[in-house]
Amino acid sequence: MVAGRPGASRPTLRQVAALAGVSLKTASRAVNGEAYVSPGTAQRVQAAAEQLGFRRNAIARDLRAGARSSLVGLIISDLANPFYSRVARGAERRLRTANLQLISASSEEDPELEHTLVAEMLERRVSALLIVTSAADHAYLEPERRLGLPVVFLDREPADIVADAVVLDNGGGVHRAVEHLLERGHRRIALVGDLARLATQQQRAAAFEAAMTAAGVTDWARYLRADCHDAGRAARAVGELLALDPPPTALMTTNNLITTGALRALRGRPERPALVGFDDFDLADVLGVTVVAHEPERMGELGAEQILARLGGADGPARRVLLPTELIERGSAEAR
Amino acid sequence: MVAGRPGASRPTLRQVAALAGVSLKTASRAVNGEAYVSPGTAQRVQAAAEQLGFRRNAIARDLRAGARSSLVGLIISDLANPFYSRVARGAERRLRTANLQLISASSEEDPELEHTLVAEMLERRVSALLIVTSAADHAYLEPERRLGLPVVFLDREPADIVADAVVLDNGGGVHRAVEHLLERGHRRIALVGDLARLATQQQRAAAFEAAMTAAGVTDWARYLRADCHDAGRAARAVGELLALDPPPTALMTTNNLITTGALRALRGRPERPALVGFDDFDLADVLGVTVVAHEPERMGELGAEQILARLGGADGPARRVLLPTELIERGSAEAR
DNA sequence: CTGAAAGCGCTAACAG
DNA sequence: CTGTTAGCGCTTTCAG
Repeated sequence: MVAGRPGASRPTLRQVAALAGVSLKTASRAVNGEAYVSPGTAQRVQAAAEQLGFRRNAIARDLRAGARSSLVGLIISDLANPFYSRVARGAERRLRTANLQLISASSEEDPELEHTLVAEMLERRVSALLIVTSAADHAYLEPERRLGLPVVFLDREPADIVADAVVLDNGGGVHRAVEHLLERGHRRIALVGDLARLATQQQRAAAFEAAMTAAGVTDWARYLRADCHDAGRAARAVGELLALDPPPTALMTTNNLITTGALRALRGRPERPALVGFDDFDLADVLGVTVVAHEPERMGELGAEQILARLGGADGPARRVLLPTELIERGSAEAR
Repeated sequence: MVAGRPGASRPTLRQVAALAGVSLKTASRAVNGEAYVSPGTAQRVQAAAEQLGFRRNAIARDLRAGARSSLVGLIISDLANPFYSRVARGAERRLRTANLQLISASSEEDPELEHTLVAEMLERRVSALLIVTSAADHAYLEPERRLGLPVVFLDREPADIVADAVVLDNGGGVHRAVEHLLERGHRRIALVGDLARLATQQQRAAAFEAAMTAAGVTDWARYLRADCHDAGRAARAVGELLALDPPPTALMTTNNLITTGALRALRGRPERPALVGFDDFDLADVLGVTVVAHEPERMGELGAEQILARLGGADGPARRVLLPTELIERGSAEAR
C-alpha cells in the first residue's frame, strides 16, 4: 500500500536471529525479555537487534494474538474544542498506563461521518471504543458490543441502547446555576443552547425549565434559544434576545462555545445582563465569568478506566458514571 | 493479548466465502470492490458479509502488504493546548482525505517520553511521523528516515539534522510586534518566554533582541524572562517584572499559555502595561489583546501534505515551509 | 471471471 | 534453556 524507500526494508526478527546465530523463537524470547534465555544468548540477540535497527512489528504481533490490537479508538465531535481535547488528554494518559494507544478522530457532529469513523476503527481492530456520539441511532453498535467490543459513551449518553457511559451531572449543574440567578433577583433568564438533538442539551434545557417553573416563572420559553452550535450563532442569538422588550436580565449559556459567543455579543454594550456559563474555560477568571465547572480530563480517565475494566473481563451490567459539577462564582451573576 | 468475549469471535473472510459458496480470493475481490467479479457473485458475497457482520481486518491486510500501516503518528507536547489541538485537527483533516488515520500522543515536553512514543509508533509501523519535538537530539531518527520513513517536524525545527519542517515565521512575527510597541513609545519592553531550550523560543527571543538593539535600547536584558512553561510561572514572572524600578511599560509574551498567565497577573492592577502576545487565542477579541496570529490548522495540514508527498515518492531535499504570522491590533499595545 | 498455493512477521504450543 | 511447527487473516502471484 504505502511504500518506503525501495530496497531499504525493515529488518525482521528472522534476520536478527540469523545474525545472532540462534533460532527465531529464541530471538523472540530475548527481544521480549522473557525468562528462560541464557544471559549470553540474550546479550547476543540484543546486540544483533541493535546493529540491524530491529523494531518489533506490532502488526504481526497483533495479528498473531488473534485478538484485537492494542489500540483504543476515540471518536469526538471536535478535537479542537478545548473541552474535548481535555477529555482526550485524560483518556490518553490513563490508557498509556495500560500500554494502550489512542487513535482519535473528529466526527464534526455528523452522524454519518461518525459511522464511517467507527467502521474504520473496527477494521483496525481497536480493542475498545470511546465515543462522544452525535448520532441518535446506535443500533449499528449492538453487533459489535455483542462480539465483546467494549464501548463507552462519553459526555452524551445514548437514548436508544443501554451502554457504559461517563456523563456530567447536567441537571444538577444547571439547577444550581439557575437557582443562583434566581436568588439574585433575576426572573427573565434566557437560555442559549446547543443543538437540540444532543442529549446534553436536552438534559440542560430540562433542568432549566424545571428550575424556572419551580420558581413560578411562566414566560421562560420566550427567552429560550437552541441550536447555537458555534460562537457566531450564539452571538447572534444573544443579540436577538437583548432586543426583546423587555430583555432578559440574565443569560445562561449551555457550553463553552456559546459562552464565548455571548461574551462577544455583550462586548461594548452598555446594558450587560448577568451571565452564567456551562463549562469552565481559560480566562473565565480574568473575565470574571461565573460558570458551572467540571473536570474534562476526569471524564476521559474514567472512560478509559471503564474500558480497562471491561477488557479485564468485568462482565456486569452497563455502568453509568456521573461526574459532579461545581458552580464557580466570579461575579457575573449579579443583578445590575 | 486482549480478549473479546470468548466464543464470539469475529467472522473472517473465509467464513464469508464459505457462506457465499465461493473461494477465499473471490470473496476478497468482491469485498474490496475489485473488477473481474461477476455481478451475481459480488451480490452473494456482499449478502454473506452483511449477514455475518464481516469487517475487513486491517491488521492482516497491512501485514500482508509488507508495508507500513495506514496510520500516521503525531507526537505533540500537549494535546490539550489549544494551539496543538488545532494543529492536530488540521493534520487529521488532511490525512483523512488520503485514507490515513492519525494516532496521536502527548510527550509532555519530556524528551525521554517523546523517544518512547516514537518507538511505540514505529513498532506499530506508522507510515510517517509528524512531530513537535521537545528533544535536542534527533540522531535516533536518522536510521528510520534512512529506511524511508517520512518525518516532518512541526512548529519546532531540529537543530542537529536537516529534515522536512513546517514552522512559523517567528522572527517576523516578533519583529513586527516589537516594532509596533516601539512605535507607540515603549522602550522598557519585557519579554516573557517559554523554555529556553525550545527552537521557537530561541527564534522569538533572538528577534526580540535584534529589534530592541536596532532601536537603540540597551537594557532590554533586564526585562527578559524565560522558562515560563505554564501560565502560573508566567504570572509570577510578570509580577516580578512589574515590581522592578522602573517597571516595564510593555509586555511581550511568547505564547498563548504565557499570555494567559500575564493576563491573570495583570488582573485588577492599577498600572496596566501594554501587552502583545504571540499566538491568537479565544476571547482575545473580547479582552482586546493585540497578538501575533497565525493558522495552527494550516500547520497541521501542510505537515500532512508534506507527508503525503513523501509517501507519494517525492524524493527531493528536506523542505522547510514557513507559515506567515500577522499582527492583529486590538488596542492592548497602546502606551498608558 | 475464478481459484489454489504461498507467505507477510510473529508467537503459542510442543517437543527436545 | 532452545528449537520446530503451525497458523493468525489476508492478498499476491500464477494457473485455470
